[in-house]
Amino acid sequence: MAQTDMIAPLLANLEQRDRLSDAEKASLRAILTRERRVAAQEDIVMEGDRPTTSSLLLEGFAARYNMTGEGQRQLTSLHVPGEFIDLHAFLAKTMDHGIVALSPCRIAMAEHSAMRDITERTPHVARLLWLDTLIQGAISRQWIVAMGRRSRAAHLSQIICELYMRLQIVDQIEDDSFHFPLSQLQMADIMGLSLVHMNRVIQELRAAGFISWTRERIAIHDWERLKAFAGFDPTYLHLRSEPR
Amino acid sequence: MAQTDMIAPLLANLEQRDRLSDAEKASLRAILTRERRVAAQEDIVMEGDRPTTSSLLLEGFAARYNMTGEGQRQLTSLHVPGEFIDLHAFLAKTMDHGIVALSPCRIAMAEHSAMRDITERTPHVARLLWLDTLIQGAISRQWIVAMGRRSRAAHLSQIICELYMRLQIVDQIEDDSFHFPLSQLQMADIMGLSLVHMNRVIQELRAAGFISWTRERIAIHDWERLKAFAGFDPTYLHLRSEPR
DNA sequence: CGATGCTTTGAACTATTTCAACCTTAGTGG
DNA sequence: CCACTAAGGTTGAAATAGTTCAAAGCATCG
Repeated sequence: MAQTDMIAPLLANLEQRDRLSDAEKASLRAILTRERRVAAQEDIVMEGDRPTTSSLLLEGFAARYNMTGEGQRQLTSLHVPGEFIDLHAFLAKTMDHGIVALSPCRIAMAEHSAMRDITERTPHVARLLWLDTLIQGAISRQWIVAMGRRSRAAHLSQIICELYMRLQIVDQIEDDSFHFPLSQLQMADIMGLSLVHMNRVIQELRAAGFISWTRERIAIHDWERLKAFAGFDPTYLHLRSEPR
Repeated sequence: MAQTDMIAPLLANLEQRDRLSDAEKASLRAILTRERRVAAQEDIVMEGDRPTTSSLLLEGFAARYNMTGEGQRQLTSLHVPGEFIDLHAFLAKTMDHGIVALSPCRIAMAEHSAMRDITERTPHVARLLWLDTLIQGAISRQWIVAMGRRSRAAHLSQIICELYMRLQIVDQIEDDSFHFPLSQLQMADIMGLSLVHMNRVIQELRAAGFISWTRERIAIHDWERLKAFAGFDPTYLHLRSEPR
């Protein structure tokens, strides 16, 4: 194994859910060849594109988004290192949403033809990538629950709880805090709120003593109370290694 | 081929996206053996379950849902015949949400061991089922966009447009109208609204002349204007047959 | 005919947006 | 080291959207 394994965050992610043999890891390493860097605020893929490769996020934050006819933006998912952001194009072919780098990103790419070979030759790996799609769907559904039936403060708490757990998998948590380079405007596009209201919701969590959020860093002060307030139950992340 | 093909709606669904050989169709028919009926308002699967089979909806409307700590319900997806409602359990193992029959439902079931065989032996079919998961994810994301950045009336219009197209695939549209047996309270649980407000949003669409909705039937009066008002673009349903 | 389960209405209250300003911070060039 | 600038963060106040509570209307079924 190479000293610095480029796809280490992906393996960390998959191995949370099931064991991978060395041959299976090698097959993933073999298809994720090209590397690419994208500056903050740049599009990684645009709506309408028909890419011939899929992208794995190695470093940075990225998000899916859609624009409405009125020019408003809604982010529909938030991605951290180790996640495939673009399996979508492999089977759906045409992008029905854009993907934007929210901070400087490093990305590995796999040709769709190579991904197809994975489904033919190493079905177990294919199932784990399929599981990744299922989990991203589960994350979207929790997002819907939070938007529909929780207070905005509880929704923000839920997002922070979830990020905390997803970042922990890829070792991006230090002292109960993590680097989070999004502006409040970007956060408002995540939660579907106005900038002004977003600011007030953040202040609510600060005032409650749950978190602090300054200079691109979110620190969790009281995990248990934050979790309870958010109604957060990590079952939907399926962080349990079992045969799949 | 049997005269009445039980899984015909599933095949209609998959064949919208790619061609299937007779052998591939047979492999699906072979695993969807058991049939089951569920009464309206009954759970098909409950949160926390670890099912050993996955369910395909043959008849009726079903929905995924989550309860919040405060006892409120949010539906997170709506399903029509021909859709796998429960691929989730095949790979995720533990249900992180419940699935409820919104009307009397007929369901076909496949053992997870048989689904696993599909991924090993007929990878093309597996890719199409994976695509089904991807499309359900895309539907969830559109739902998020509508909740976050559209008016409630536009959100309802978008749901109606989408249902219209999904029901068309399985031949459930007659004269621009379809059977829709949900109460306004169930609809409120879909849109994350109070019952009172839900009622007012429905009246808004009626007053605009876009639809009528009486006695469990929704009729579309002006498809073009409804579509424009909803900002509906069906790209995300990937209704195009191409090699996948 | 009465019971039951949706649907509709009114009115008071709360949450969220919009608009318009002001404040803070981290550069940048002199 | 300081003045200036740009970007992001914070505040107040009026307007709009959505909830809640309470009641009344309307079908359907036995």
